[in-house]
Amino acid sequence: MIDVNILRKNPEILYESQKRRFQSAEIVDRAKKLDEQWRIVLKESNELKSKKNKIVRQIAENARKGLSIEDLRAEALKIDEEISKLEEELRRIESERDQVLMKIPNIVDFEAPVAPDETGNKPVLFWGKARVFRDHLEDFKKSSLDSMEYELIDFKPASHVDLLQQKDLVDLERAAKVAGSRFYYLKRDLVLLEVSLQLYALKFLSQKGFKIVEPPYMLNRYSMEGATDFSAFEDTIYKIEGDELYLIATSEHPLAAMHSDEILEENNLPLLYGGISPCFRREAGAHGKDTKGIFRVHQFNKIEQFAYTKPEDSKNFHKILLDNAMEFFKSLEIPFRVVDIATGDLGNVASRKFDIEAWYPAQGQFREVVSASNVLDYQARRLKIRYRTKEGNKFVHTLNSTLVATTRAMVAIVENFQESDGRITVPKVLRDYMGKDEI
RNA sequence: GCGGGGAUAGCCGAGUGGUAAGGCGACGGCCUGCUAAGCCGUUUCCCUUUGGGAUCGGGGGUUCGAUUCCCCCUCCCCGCGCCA
Repeated sequence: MIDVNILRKNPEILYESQKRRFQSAEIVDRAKKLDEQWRIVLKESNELKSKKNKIVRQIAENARKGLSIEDLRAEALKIDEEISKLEEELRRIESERDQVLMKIPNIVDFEAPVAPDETGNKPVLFWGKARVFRDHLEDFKKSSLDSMEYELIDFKPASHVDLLQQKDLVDLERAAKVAGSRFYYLKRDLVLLEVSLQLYALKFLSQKGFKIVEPPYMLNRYSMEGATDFSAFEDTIYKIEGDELYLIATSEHPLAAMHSDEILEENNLPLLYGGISPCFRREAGAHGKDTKGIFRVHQFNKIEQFAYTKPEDSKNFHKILLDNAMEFFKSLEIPFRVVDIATGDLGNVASRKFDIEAWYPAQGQFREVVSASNVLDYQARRLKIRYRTKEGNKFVHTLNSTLVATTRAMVAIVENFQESDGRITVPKVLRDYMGKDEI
């Protein structure tokens, strides 16, 4: 949620932000109008309550002295009627205002590239030496801005789907039978690889000073609404039939809600958490995209970085979270580029977002493996997470970044580390965890 | 799931129809060679802030007035039951 004081005092910031997002500012106008109405009615209502409180105090005093209270009682009852009428109106306006206010997207960082959609995402950094099949060379050069090392390979790299099925590492047909499309059974060495990635990632974050956490995989309505935006409910979130519970789409949600309605101590900031959890996503509207394999699925495991910081520190920690994720993928020896996400592609919650896109030799494309967002005080305001300062309580900033989502990382490993004979070498850092060098 | 007991400010904790004691902590000030102690003040949210309103887990009800009485819900503790 945005700060209502910005709506009152500096609405031009919101108009500019909406413009940069290529979204209508009509919602800002609506919120402004409703807030003005709300304040007028609130004032009236408070004045009446003040009057009522005086009468009630007078009654108490008269009763003590043994004087009559009948006239005052009648008057109090009359005011009560007026108050309840006003209160009803106030509640109606307030809930409408809050609904509109909650839907106003976060204020974009004015340094983010301005463009209406993902085609405006700006590559800002390249790392590694990509293995490129000759048919993909042109696309590769374009998407790497011709500024990334590569090695041409002669054989056509097998897609992860073919490779994994051929080697009996995954069973997609039976998963579809028992659960539906976009589910999977992992088998044999792929299970070991997945668990190895998770354990390695947890140790990695622990060493960086993150407190690792396994959160609840379901949240109640209040927490989910605070941690996400409403459109997420339609597209991505699974609801539990018969209970007011929702399956998490990422451990970001329970980690954000963890400190809701709390006042943190300034000395304890920043709070750095490393969450591990499965992620459940409906992937509504993704029909036709990545329908095969384990690249885009309804359930996967993810290790997530989450930070609560002071407002003045969030920019710096955004960089730290991204650096951690880059270091992690470098250690896996997976080539990638970093893109600065365009304003029109940010989503409602983020103010600034960087994605890491790994190179997928079989697909001949860079695809998202990490998303690092600075949310400013948008989540904190919804979830009422503040910290104590000498000047009073302030809202914290929250940030989140993938460290690793296991399915996408495994697809990247399988595609990047395959040899022409179908062997898959295990990245060096995972070999001790796996207990083997190749699959 | 059943029975019993609970939830009060950052923390602890009194209050059983008349408008939230007290303590601790934190912050500001006074005093003081320094420190400590002592004293005074502040320490939730909202509004158009010399003022007003709301707030005792949440919601509803009774009442001129509810922390207090009644109903519903959530969570915690104890015991019983069930259980990987």
